[in-house]
Amino acid sequence: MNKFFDEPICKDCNLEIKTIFKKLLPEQIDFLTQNKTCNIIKKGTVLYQEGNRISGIYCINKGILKIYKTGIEGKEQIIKFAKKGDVIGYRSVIISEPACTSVKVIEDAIVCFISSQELYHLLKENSEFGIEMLEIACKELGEANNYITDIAQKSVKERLAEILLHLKDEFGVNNDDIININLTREEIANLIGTATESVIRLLSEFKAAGIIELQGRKIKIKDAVKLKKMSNVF
Amino acid sequence: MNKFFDEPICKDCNLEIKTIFKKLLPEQIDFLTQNKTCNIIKKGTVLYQEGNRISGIYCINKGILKIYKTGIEGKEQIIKFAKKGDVIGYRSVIISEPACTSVKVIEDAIVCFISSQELYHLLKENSEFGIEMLEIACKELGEANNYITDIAQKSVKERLAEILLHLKDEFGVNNDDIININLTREEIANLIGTATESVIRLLSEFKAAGIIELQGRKIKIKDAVKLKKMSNVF
DNA sequence: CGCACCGTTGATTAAACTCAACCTATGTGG
DNA sequence: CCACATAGGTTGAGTTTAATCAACGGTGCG
Repeated sequence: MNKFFDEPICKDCNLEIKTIFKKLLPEQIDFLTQNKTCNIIKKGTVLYQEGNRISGIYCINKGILKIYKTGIEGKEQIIKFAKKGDVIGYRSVIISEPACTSVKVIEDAIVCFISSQELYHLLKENSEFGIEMLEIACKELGEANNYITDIAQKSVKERLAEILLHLKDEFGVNNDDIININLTREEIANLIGTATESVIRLLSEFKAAGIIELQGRKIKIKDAVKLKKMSNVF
Repeated sequence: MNKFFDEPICKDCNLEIKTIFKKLLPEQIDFLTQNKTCNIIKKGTVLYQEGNRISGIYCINKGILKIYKTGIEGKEQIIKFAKKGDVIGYRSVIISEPACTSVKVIEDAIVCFISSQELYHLLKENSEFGIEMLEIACKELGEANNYITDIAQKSVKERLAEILLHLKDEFGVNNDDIININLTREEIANLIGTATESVIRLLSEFKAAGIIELQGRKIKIKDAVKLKKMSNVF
């Protein structure tokens, strides 16, 4: 197949960032490189949707994707984001169920695909790789449990404060100290489980209090200490 | 050590119910039986608490345990229950972190303990077992994602309706059609993330509408169809 | 008996959602 | 190039939901 870009090589990816493949043997890494497929995916594209059968897992080499569920009356609930080094879709593949989430690219991405067969081949051949995947799943599970407690018990204001810190942590900041992710107000609302208007009002409130700075979708955290206090995390 | 009860044998447990150990070889099952320890644990006992380092996983042979996190001002958020055949604590062991939840016995239990060393021994030796554990983790992850969407988007009434159906499903009913789990109103509230009073009011409302019957903590579902409609699940 | 825990009910309050209007930027087709 | 459509953002007003506070009854137990 003729590709118009340099396909990432699993070995490089593995060296550069710590991927789930770090316990694979050199020949297994080669097997992976030869058997994966890889695509550039434009912002706005839906990779797969809730209910789809997916036939393999996706490994993110570049870009940002949002993983969400569609709830009551189409309202989306963002579960998490995926970025360089993350693997998505494994849940559905492992338990042979249709996807329970949808995935949309929100920043131009390069995504590699590894089919179920190849995944199982590696899982059976290399138990360390299985343990590695188990670690990923367990980590995600811990995050999900925290999320449940937060949504159930915290106020919208506390959740917003927490998510801002969390986004800064996960995506870092650019030279101007602006958080490296571009979300609409609605997406922030769908992340913390509230209405768009509530997010807007609270962001203005934070801005008025000198805790953050806003320029359109750009968010800069000026007083992380105060934000942390507001978020009620210890 | 002198035991005052018949310790469960892993082989029997494995035959009787489908445990995560079903892919183990006979000699691995024997290894397990010889190396596990087993205890009767009385209702009310705390098995471990959030923040504790735990040195292995627990396999439930009998009884019911509640797994919960302690949130704002000590308010507990119940994450899930564990019963016969369930395994708990693996998350912390796999990622070598302190427990992120506490576990309390709410119905007299028999619990087997398998140390981290033994667990890793089996995981490394038998990749199928690792896949099995991965399946458990992925299943739990899917449930957690659903939970997040529910708590974030549904009303308290919808969540209560849903949880009643879910409890019936998970624990079944006795001869009198009463759900086989004994929860305080507060525990139901901590499960769906609301106040105790709200649960009480809504349960009375459901009762008045002829959807359920109540006798103390005993709950009988009379109209599952209506309840399902109310819960907004499709 | 008196304490502790649970369950219940009523009244009040507060948080957050909904609805509606309007503004801005951006892009598109005539 | 302008008119218009669209999507996102903002603000205000009103309403709803559910939390909080308070009082009280029942039950079991030391």
